[in-house]
Amino acid sequence: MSLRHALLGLLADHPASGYDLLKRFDTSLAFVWPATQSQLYGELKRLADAGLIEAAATGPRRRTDYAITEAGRAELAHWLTEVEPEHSRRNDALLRVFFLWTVDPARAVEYLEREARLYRQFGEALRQVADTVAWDESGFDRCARLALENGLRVSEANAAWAEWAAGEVAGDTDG
Amino acid sequence: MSLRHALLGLLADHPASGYDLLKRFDTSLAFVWPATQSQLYGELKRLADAGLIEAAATGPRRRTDYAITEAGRAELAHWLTEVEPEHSRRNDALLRVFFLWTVDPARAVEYLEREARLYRQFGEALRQVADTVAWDESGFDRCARLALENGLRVSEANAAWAEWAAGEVAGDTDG
DNA sequence: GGAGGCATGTAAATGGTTACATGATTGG
DNA sequence: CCAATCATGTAACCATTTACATGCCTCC
Repeated sequence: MSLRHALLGLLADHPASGYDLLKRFDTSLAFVWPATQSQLYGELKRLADAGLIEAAATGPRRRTDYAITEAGRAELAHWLTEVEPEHSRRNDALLRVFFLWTVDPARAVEYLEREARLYRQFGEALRQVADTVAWDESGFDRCARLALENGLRVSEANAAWAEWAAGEVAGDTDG
Repeated sequence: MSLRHALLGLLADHPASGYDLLKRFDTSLAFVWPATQSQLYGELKRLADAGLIEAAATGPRRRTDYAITEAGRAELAHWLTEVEPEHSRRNDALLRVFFLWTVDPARAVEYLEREARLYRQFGEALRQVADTVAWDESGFDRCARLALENGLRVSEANAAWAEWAAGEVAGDTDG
């Protein structure tokens, strides 16, 4: 249940409403942990019930700002340092690679070249973010930059792999 | 619903029972698309109902071998070449990085160094597989090797990143 | 006063995990 | 004959997605 802890992590910085948090899921966290509005509001209720956050202020339009509690900070720290992360593996694009032999090689090459392009584009998009966001020296921003660097390196590795793989498959046919 | 297509892909090679398929999910496909037994048997029924596979033979202990149908092959090809893969992003380990600033730097470095170790170990495990499996020149095995190469490169990139990130965080403290 | 954005909520469906259950067959 | 493995099934639960719904406030 990482959504829980993602919310705690965001609230550890400063109080925020569901609406605020949603925007952060749509920007910084979008690439590592997407969340929808319905899920988010529900989870906030549950976190409040569990005493990990509390309603700290209310504003116009039923706006409710939540703040993390001490129990919440403890839970966050526990999750960060003592809960083994799931190095989960589900990878739709890579799953397809196992079955590329069922289509003819030209199509397989097309698939891999397209993947390469997508990874390059993704890397480009991340570089844009890196260059345009006004990063400050807050803990959050510095950590976000570490995560972004991971995205750059991993998409580069994937792009290079896809180009290599396309060459492998192409080499078999015309070689 | 990639499980569906993963099953079709495996059956495209040759007929197999749910039990056989489960073993393949626990070995070759384990790292890209895990599946549980209950899920698998249910999906096979649904695939049969949809006419994409059919019960081809029965054996002892209610064993049922399924074979892919022409409709199934068409669906597989459609999925492979025309359905945009989900370049999904959920990454529990990387999500934590966003929140590392909430724990003290020594703990953050520990976390990153541990990640680096895990990625290296994972790469090692893959290398073992690469070296010990008796790969044949079948389409499936050749494609599986492409996928494995992806795993090697991506885990290497992740390991190198984690080491770099640990250095970044450590540098801030004692620098 | 109306449009657009703020702000939250609920319901249904899907996909996946965990746990429990059962019974057949084979090999030692 | 017993243990291990083969082989399938079902029920409950959890996380996530999609769609629908509502109402408030601000700015023009």
